[in-house]
Amino acid sequence: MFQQNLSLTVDAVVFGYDAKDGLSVLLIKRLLAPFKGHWALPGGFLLAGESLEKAVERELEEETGIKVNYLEQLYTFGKPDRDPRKHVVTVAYYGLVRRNLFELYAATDAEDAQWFNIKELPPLAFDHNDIFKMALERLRGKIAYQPIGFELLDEEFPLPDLHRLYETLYGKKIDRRNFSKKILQLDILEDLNKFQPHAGRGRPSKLYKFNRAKYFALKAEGMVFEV
Amino acid sequence: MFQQNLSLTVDAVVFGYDAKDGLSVLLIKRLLAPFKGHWALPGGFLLAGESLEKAVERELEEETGIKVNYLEQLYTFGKPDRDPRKHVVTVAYYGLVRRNLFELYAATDAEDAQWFNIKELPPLAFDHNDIFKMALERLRGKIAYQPIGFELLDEEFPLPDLHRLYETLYGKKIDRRNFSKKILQLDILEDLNKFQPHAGRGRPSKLYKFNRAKYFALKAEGMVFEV
DNA sequence: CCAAAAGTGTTGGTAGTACACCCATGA
DNA sequence: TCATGGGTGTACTACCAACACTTTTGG
Repeated sequence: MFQQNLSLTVDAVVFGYDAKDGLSVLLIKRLLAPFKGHWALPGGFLLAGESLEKAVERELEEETGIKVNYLEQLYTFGKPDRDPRKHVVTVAYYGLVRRNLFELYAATDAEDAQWFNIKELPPLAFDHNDIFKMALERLRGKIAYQPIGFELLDEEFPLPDLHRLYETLYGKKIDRRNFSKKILQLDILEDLNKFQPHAGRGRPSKLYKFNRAKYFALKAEGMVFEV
Repeated sequence: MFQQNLSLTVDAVVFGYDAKDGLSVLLIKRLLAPFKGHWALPGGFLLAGESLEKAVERELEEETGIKVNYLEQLYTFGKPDRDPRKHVVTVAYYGLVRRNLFELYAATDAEDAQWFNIKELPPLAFDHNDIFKMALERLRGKIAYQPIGFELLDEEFPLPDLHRLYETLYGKKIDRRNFSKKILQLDILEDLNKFQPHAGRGRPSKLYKFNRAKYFALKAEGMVFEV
């Protein structure tokens, strides 16, 4: 039924964050050729009648056991030679996940599944290094004007964690006090009147929660999220 | 070969601008089913071994005779039911063109090709209205921090034209004087020391040209384009 | 000579940046 | 009791928004 001799896949760049380890990406070790034994982004063929998002979620579930809590289309890569076998077009997504919610496991096409710090990525299969780079760029840009950073943190998080996340992504120091002020005056965080337990030295930090409903209400009134 | 019972197409939302008519989109009237006789975005099937951009440019050339001077991937639409026949995934692009450079003609799958003002679009085939909406959104957003507006104007243009373009896209009045200041102090426009001939009433406006090389040089030094 | 459109300059408010002090905990 | 990290407040500055006057053309 197909006049075209080409295939369509989906791939996902899944980011996870940890206050200590920083920003990481989820990779799988390929069980099949081509690039057997190489690290790659999780992904696979789109099934007929299946939506793109469904395909991404299915492949992630199958290969790594992870469910992302934010997923957004990144870009479609279609260079004819990006797969050595034939012309394979891939629709890439990037996702955000709370790392500590899941225990990774490897299955189906994956021999292994692991988190890699974004500073220490191995060489990836196909053009996956390019895809990763673009995803990081997109995340870096998007986090400045969309409240998606919260999707990487625990439901209840201390401000310093958010601060560190932004410093990591922007790759530069941000004044702690100005950052606080900016975020808090947006009035989209709920003060939980609780404290981070036993976080090591220093004064314990207060815990906050992102108030999604309030964010959308304020946004509708013209409030602009900008960090 | 192909285990998947689905197809891959490309579609293009091509914008044109005219100081009098405002912002327009290029549409074709479909010669074939489905949606025969309906207006639609130009586009068609990707050929195996062909890059996505090439496919867009080929289809545009074939169906309308136009060559865009800016082309950027927009989004990939893959809902299984977006085409009544079968599952067709389409990679949508949006393009910018200097309208007066081309004489439209219709060919191959198109019975007709015409510019439509964005305020007066007919109902479109498939999910093309959604695609158009997203393209307009993207253009509106992108023009604020990327110097792509110039791609819609003549090579040599007066500032008021650029001003009107921004007003059209943002859908609101922008102070003429502040706009001038902002653009000129970026120092990326070359003053041609020429004037717009016989433009009707009033003082003739000076002509400028976008200095692409200077833009990239300044950008490398940290200059930020923002309108 | 009047109206319309374009060029240029000044001011005040505000938001962002730089910066300092105090507080609560673990060792 | 000291070091470490977290909470909060103030002053300066630079940029943006609001606004007025002059210049050049066509009718």
